[in-house]
Amino acid sequence: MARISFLSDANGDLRRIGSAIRERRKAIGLSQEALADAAGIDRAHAGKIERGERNVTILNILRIASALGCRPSDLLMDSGL
Amino acid sequence: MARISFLSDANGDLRRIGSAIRERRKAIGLSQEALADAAGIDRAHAGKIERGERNVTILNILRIASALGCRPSDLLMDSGL
DNA sequence: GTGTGACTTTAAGTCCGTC
DNA sequence: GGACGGACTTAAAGTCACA
Repeated sequence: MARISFLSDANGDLRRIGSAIRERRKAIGLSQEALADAAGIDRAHAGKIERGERNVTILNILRIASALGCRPSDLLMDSGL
Repeated sequence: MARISFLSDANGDLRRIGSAIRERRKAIGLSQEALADAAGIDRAHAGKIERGERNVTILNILRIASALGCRPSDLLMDSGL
């Protein structure tokens, strides 16, 4: 049976975005806490975002991208979105 | 005095994203209501997102992009983000 | 066909802590 | 350094009526 790739998979999308954030964070050698501080968000919240447990708002995506030194669209493209 | 473009401008960012959505919606000849229906969100809510009055979540960005037939990252790049 | 205000429900986001 | 939890506050989602 063919893979049904166009159906939405909200949890998977959130996990993919979280993974993209995590990979870029590690690539530049930041801890979750350092990233959270740089982005101005809570440490526990940053962890939940990376694990795909939060439907993060666009403003926090912008803040996180800024803290990572990349464009918000880069994070989505890393995630295949 | 030089333009200080790197300072965050949350309201402006939300307006830019809303404008990007509106432009793509009009380009394919959809009404707000038709877009909202296709994205599975409320018409009034869609209007507020287009006007930059909502800090929209990433999942709704994904739904809107899908309804517009573009990638979520396209919307951000249209917005210069 | 859209803007807007008032509203309820849901979840984002914070802050404390422990493992 | 990060996962995870509880209790809490804030804000977005979502709905509706009306201009």
